[in-house]
Amino acid sequence: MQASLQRANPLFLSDRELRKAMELLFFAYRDFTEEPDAILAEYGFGRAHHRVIYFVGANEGMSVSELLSILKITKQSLSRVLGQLLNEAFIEQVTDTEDRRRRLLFLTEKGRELENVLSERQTKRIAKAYREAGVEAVAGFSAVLRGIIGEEDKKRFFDNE
Amino acid sequence: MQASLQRANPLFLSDRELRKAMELLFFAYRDFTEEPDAILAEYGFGRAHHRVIYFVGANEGMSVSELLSILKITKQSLSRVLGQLLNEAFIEQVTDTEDRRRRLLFLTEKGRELENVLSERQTKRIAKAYREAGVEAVAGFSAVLRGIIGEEDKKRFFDNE
DNA sequence: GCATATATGTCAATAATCCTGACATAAATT
DNA sequence: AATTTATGTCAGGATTATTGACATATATGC
Repeated sequence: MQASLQRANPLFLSDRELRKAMELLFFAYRDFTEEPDAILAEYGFGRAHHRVIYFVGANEGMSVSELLSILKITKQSLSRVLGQLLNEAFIEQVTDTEDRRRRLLFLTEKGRELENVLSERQTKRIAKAYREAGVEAVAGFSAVLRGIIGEEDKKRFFDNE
Repeated sequence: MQASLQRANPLFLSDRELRKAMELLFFAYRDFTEEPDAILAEYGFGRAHHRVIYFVGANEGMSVSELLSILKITKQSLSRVLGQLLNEAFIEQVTDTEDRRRRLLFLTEKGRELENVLSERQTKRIAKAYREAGVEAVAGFSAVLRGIIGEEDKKRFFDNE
């Protein structure tokens, strides 16, 4: 497809263009997780630990089942990861006073510190990308990612915006 | 100083805004790989097989070592995955006539078909997101992802554009 | 109050995936 | 001829995920 036709019909998306987007996502996601992965390895943790720390930090007081439904993993898988984080005091559980079956999750001071270190690397990377791309690019970035996210996740996490 | 003000930066990007970007990337990448993962599972394949099929399809005739350096995994890891794809005739190897040590990789007809099915799901998802977000958003999306990608990968895969 | 459902946790077996390390072969390069 | 490069393989082990079964405490509906 020639450039002239692309200009004439900007919504025509070439296969090449779409595949380039796939590669961009692949490399961006890999490089985005590279630094935190290296830090986590020093603690004997993996990416799953990061996700738990991140989401608990972003939703203090969430329940175990809420966390499970965000992560979409089995409770047995979460058990190992969460168990380590509890044992090593990065996360603490508090029985919900309103429903004593539920265990609400919180970051400890130590957990918050690790969360800060990990997020700092990633937010710095994003901030750099935002600065380089310009403010107007940020809206496009967000809009396209939202379009890629499935309806279910979008409703649950990004609807109130 | 409050946490939200700690990470000062020239564009006044709030901590909340940057964290939202992290979540968007997480959910987008997960949902983006969900459909292909389900298809691959029917063949007894995983995401690693997808990556091999994708990159060989996008770079027909590439060598094993080139593939290894793109994927950043060990040759032992690739061996299992590539061995399966060779055994089941999704990929074929041809000895390079110019350097008979090298084995050039190609998709077979069968491999190309699978590649098409997998990519179709993902390109449809991206095309939908592009259409919804509008042309100007696509440029922003690409620009920010490029900024997130590390220098090394950017030079190797996106420099000539 | 009793039966049922929910939230959480745990034990066991299994499978997938990736890793390190060692070694082997063929072919190219110096 | 010696060395390096490209590829492949075997062996062992670590990690992470899965399914399935079961246990406990608590809440809820009737």
